Amino acid sequence: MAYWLMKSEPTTYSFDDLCHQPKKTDFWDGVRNYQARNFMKAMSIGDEAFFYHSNCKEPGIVGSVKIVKAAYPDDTSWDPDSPYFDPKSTPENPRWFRVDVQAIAPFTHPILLSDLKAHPGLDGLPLIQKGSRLSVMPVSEAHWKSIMAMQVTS
DNA sequence: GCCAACGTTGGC
DNA sequence: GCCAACGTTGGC
Repeated sequence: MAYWLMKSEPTTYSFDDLCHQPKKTDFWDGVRNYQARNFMKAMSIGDEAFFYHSNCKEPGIVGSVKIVKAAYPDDTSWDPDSPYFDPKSTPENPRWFRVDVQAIAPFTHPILLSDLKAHPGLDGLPLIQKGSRLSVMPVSEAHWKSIMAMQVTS
C-alpha cells in the first residue's frame, strides 16, 4: 500500500471530470516523463493518490483517488492522431504506460499549494521542493496522514 | 505573460 | 559522452 500525488490541469481534466465518469473511474494517460512513468509502474491496485490541480488560479489538492488498475501500455502513444503520440512507442514495444483511477471523494475544501508550503511537517514532500515538475510523485505515509488531517480541520 | 527549473535532442 | 539549444512545466 503506497501513496501518490498526481497532477492534472483542470482545464484539461479536472477532478470533477473524473467524478462524472461511469463508476467515477478513468484511465490516466499522457504521462511522457520517464520518472513519472516509473512511479506509475510502481503503483499497485488499492494505492491511493491525491488529485492535484496544476497550472491554474489556485493550485492545490482537490480530492483523492484509488488505483484500480495497475500500469498497462498507453495506446495513445502510438496513435498518430493523439496529442501524446510518440513515434518511438509501438504496441510491440510500448514505451509509455497508464493506470486506471477511481475517485474516492472530493475534499470539501481544497488544500492549496500555499497551505501545503506553510504547513509544518511537510518537509521533503516532493511537490513543494523547488523545481519539482513531476506529474506523478510519491507521498510518504506520514505526509499523507498530515495532509489528510489538514483537510479535516480546514 | 514572464521566467526559473528541468528534460530531451542532436551535433560533434 | 559532452553540452548548447530548445521545449515544457507550472507558479507567480
